[in-house]
Amino acid sequence: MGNQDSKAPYDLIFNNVARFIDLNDEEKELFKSLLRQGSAKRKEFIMQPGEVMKYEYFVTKGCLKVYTLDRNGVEHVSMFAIEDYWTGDMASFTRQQPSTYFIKALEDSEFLMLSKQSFEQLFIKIPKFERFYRNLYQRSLVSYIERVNEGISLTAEERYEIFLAKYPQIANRITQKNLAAYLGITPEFLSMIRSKMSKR
Amino acid sequence: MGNQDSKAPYDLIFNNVARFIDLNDEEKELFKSLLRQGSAKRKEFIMQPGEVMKYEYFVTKGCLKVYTLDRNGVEHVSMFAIEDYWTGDMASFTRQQPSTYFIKALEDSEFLMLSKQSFEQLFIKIPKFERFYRNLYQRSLVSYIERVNEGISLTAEERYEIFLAKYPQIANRITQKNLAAYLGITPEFLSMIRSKMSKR
DNA sequence: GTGGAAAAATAAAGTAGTTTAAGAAAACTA
DNA sequence: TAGTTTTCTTAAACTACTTTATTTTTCCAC
Repeated sequence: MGNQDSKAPYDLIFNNVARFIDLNDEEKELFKSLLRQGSAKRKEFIMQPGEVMKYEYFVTKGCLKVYTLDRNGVEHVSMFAIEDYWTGDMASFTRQQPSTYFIKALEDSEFLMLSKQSFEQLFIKIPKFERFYRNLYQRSLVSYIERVNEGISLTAEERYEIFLAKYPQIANRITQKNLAAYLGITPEFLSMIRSKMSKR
Repeated sequence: MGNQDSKAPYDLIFNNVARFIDLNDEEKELFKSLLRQGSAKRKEFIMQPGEVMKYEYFVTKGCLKVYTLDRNGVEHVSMFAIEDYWTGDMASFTRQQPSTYFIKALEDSEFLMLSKQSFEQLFIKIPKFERFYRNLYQRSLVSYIERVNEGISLTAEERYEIFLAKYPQIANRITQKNLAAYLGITPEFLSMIRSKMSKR
């Protein structure tokens, strides 16, 4: 890839933003100036419980896992974020209070980071970003509402099939252990589901 | 209550909006003009699957239940909306596609309604409403993310206790059957949980 | 490319939550 | 205030999912 890399991440985020609002060149530059670039090696933590979420993350390469550990040390995955995904711990970021989440890179990853201060600056300097985030959150909300519904109404097998259909590009690059932690079941049971399904 | 009723609902929604943005009198009047008033008797449907969600609802009195029926005819509750809550089927409303949800009044209820067209007008005429909804959705998102996490990491008993602590004013006015449908368990099992808890 | 670690598969025993059924209590309707 | 319907409780049998343990497979760091 070489030195083209420095431009590519911004193109990705500009396109992401362009789904909901149009930016002129000047606005793009301003937006760009508020972003920081970051990276993390595979298995590296971007965030651990107790820390305050300093940034919103936009993934440009790799894959991040947002998760908690319960009191028995069992992992529960809130979301996976691959290229073109926004992520973070919104509760901690918004209120600037200690997080309860881990964020860890599952692959060598790169991302753009927007600090709380830059986030607020962005709304002041380019108010139409309110519209962008309004739309972004509206969409996320729809998918979380669906996920809650699936959780209270479907079996683990049905939820697994839905995940495969909805996020094939994520399913392909994560381990079954991580997928089980997202579905809310044990890896052993996911393994049973898969073997049962393959016998059909 | 008498004829004061006609003013009260707007005060409620103005205060709700004032959590995130300030409106002057002119803006309030404009906002008011885009709202419709509605009501429903106990047990009345506001929405049924197959219909397209025409409005976003802001409840000013009573209690609404947003739910689905699965293929076995079992109810699953997405949310309860009491006074000062916004509700609707956002997926259907946004995309103007048929809904899969029922919305039913659990009590005689009153609400303000914002049509899709008015919703869009609102953003054109009073752009800071983007900010209001950005914040509203941001908050909802935080609570749905929490709920997903509770669903995949906690037992039914723990989820029940959290609901009681978080929404005592809702727990008090709904039946256990409805609460069970929200928690994703059977009414029988909720009854067992309660009797077990009361023996401690 | 090899050794060590992590992930995945399989299976048996255990538990959280469901199903079915029937009676008791509460809550509407007339 | 009685009659009807709905909700709640209890309990026994059942199932989806967990736990624990062992073996096999995959992966990746050196």
